[in-house]
Amino acid sequence: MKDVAALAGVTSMTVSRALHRPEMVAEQTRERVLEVVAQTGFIPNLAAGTLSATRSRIVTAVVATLAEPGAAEIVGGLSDTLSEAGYQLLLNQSRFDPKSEEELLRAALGWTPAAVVMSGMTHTRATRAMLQRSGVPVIEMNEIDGRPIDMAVGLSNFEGGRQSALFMARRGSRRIGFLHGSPRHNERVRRRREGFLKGLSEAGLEPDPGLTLEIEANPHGGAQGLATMLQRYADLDGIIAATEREAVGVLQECLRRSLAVPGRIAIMGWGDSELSSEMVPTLTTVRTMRYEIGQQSARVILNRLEGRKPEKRVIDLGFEIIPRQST
Amino acid sequence: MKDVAALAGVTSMTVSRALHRPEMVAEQTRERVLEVVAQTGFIPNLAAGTLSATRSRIVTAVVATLAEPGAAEIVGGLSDTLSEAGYQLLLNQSRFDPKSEEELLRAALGWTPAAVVMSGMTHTRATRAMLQRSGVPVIEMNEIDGRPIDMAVGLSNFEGGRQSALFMARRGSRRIGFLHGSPRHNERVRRRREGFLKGLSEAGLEPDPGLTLEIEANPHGGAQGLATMLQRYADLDGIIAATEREAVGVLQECLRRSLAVPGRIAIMGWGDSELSSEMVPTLTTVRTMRYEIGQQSARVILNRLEGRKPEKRVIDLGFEIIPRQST
DNA sequence: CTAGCAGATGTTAGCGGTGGCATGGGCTCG
DNA sequence: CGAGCCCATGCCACCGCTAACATCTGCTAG
Repeated sequence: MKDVAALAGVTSMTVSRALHRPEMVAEQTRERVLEVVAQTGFIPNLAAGTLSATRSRIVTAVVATLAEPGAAEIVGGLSDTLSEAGYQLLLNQSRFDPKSEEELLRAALGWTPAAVVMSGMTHTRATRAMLQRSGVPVIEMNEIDGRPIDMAVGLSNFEGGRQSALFMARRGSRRIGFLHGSPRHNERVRRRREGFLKGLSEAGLEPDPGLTLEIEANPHGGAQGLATMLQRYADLDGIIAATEREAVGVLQECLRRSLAVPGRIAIMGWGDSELSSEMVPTLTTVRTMRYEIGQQSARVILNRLEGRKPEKRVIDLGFEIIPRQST
Repeated sequence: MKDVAALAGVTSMTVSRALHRPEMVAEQTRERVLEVVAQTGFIPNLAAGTLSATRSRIVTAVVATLAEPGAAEIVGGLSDTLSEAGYQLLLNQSRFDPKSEEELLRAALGWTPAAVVMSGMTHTRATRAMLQRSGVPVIEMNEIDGRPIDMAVGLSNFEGGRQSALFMARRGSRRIGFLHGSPRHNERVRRRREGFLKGLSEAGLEPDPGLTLEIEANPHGGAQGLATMLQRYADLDGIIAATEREAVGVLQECLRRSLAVPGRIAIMGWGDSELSSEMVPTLTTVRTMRYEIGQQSARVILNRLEGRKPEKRVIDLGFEIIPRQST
């Protein structure tokens, strides 16, 4: 910056102002400075700026894994909205390990981020303490049933599970299976499963825990899950799958076994993208607003940072059941 | 850090050393310092550290979009490997806009990152200049046919396109269509398309440009693409789709039209994940090593930063055609 | 007994910006 | 014509940490 200043015949303070407080600098001077900046390709050192400012324009996100369906979409929404506002996203994957989340967060906090975003509500005690002490705004995404550390943006997975069971019961299924990913360190899955069982009993069906099954999180897992469920319950006539891809797996297994969908078995998936609407038959899904969750989280952060009136602590973006041919 | 130092009865320099150069501090002192650090939850300010060090432990990545199939996987591999080594990933999405890539990069360079990672080789002149001037290691991922700014990790999309055409021709298709996403600002798509046409003529088939078609990048686009191609060429007997999801779309459209796969039409997709192997019929795909591309990029960076012997400038991770039922 | 040395810790300066106050020149107004 | 003021710019200190050099202590060896 000193070099730029020298070239423009001013001091570095004027350069700094020309860049960040243009209205404080005479137009002529500003133009001269900006020209030198453009010519030299000077890029201000943000680390140095942060040192004076206490908080950086970095937002830290920790998600379980980008490979998880939907995580990429959420992060996409987050990143798009943050970069528009001049913030940058520091991204980490905890791989569903709260201890690892804690470590990553500790490192990330060293950058004095403007905010911290996490998926889910399962954290170590130390993580909570650390965040509390640091005073950063914290957003937990995807789940709103628990008590947020600070703010939460997402949906009620319990309610989603419940409604999906009720939907299937209403459309006539009497023996409904629920396939889900690993509930370990993932309260979203647990809440969804609980909601599902609740829905069953509300619909007057037996909430047999055997109706829920943990599967591998991929299409093959869906196919296998269907096979297992059919062994357990010969009269199985409905399946709710954890994600769209797994629902596709279930559907393919039905094809292989020549089970009519939805005649013999109805299928419903979680998480809607363009795959469900293109399958033969088209798949009924529970649509969750992934990109919007990321986007909204970013907005909440920006509002908070710009000192606007405090948002609601918990923002429910809900879900929507989209009925298609498979039910 | 001063506070920690006071509590431990030393100066901040000793605290700094206890944290980063433990061997320089007497064991007793070190223990005392570390205990205070643990108790107070002190987290060193990385911005301040960077200011002394010239380069931060941040790696900046700019991808076109996380929504793109594969990008999430690549970034996942990158992030996992970097965090293991104590580096952090600053992520941006350019949305296929080189100008926007330039802006994002300019902002990111303000953090004096240890390295810059980008997908593709399409950049503005200013981007190249900026990177060159800053002297950061640069990795371009996904494509290795062009001239890299610095280093490249990926595969030859030209060769992939060529081999997929040859494969289809060898298995008996005579009129092969190629569905691809937007070639705008995406040289991967262009190279693949060129390779495809080259493959056709090598196989003695007419490399009619009408055999390639730009489609929307989703399953529905695949279905529509097939419809269009069948209108153009009644004798169409093979389709290569840009991604797995689009190949699934093509397959569903075949189901709807009762076109036997592979009897009437053979289908091949690009990018293998678990979906292809689960479809009925299972789909032949060109597998690219996405997670590995990210992982390897991270390794190349780490090697370079730790001053080990220079790697090859270009690392070809190749691709693999996985023959399944659909061809 | 003392020079010489090694290991542990302290001191100083500087990394590249920015806040807050000081300075200086030009203008307004009585 | 000079006091008073404002706008533009400069100066200085400091943000939190670390490289490089200085100092101090305790021991060894001659």
